[in-house]
Amino acid sequence: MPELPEVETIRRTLLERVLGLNIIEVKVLWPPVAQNWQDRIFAEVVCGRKIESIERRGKYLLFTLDEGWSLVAHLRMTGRLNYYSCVQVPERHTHLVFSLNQGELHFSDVRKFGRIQLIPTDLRFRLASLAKLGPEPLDADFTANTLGKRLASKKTNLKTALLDQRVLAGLGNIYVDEALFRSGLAPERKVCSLSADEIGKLYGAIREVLQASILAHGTSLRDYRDANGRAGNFQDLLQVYGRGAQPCLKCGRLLEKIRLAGRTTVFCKSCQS
DNA sequence: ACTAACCTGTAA
DNA sequence: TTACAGGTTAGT
Repeated sequence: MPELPEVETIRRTLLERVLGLNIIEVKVLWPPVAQNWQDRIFAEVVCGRKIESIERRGKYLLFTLDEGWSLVAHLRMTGRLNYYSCVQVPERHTHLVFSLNQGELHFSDVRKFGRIQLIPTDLRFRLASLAKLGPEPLDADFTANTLGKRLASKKTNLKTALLDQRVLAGLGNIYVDEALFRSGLAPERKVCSLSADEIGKLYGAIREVLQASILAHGTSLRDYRDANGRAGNFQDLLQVYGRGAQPCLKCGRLLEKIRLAGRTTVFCKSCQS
């Protein structure tokens, strides 16, 4: 479900609700969600901890707790983190309930792909999944030059390269297609064939589309909601994603829909090359 | 570099 | 009934 703008929106809405609160009880309703920990031990460690900060890295949410512990969450396709100010009966697909000293935080996930991992804070970035992530596209020190270097070693097409979290952290199927359309580059273009000027356009498009989506609180097509249960609005501003066979908003030609990197890919054959 | 696997729900 | 869905990974 969520890509960078959605995870960032969840982070921001969570901050307003749970920062500084204490976890007073943990219920693990579906044990595999806690990954490598026995659910009883997971609950034992997390119980009594205070939520000291919530950060984002790519599509991961990092909760720093006190006593040197952290929770690392990935929502995959349909995971949700929902805050309730009052005690709430868990809905159908809820796998984890954190009772706080003020309200409750529920983790639910229809498809059961999402995970919340408990790990000592100082070992966080040793997690293979976090260690291999590429740069944050919205960081101040991420430049077009950095993007160029990241892409330089790749022999694949643009779509495949941009979906690769080791190249750049946080893009998924929606924002790759949107950024490529906005930069006028075809998803099938070989990465090594890009000029410096094209890298610059791609860089600008990636940053712009991510910023715009965060401003709109993310894209809600089906499942995505922020921590308050509210949908985002960026679905109204998508230019290609989900618009296969519909007219291009720039030139009117019908958009192409192909399969690339195992994902549905939509683009305009006239506007993107 | 692709595909299957992990899951459930929804729409064609 | 089949295909497909904001993702990642382990296996060819």
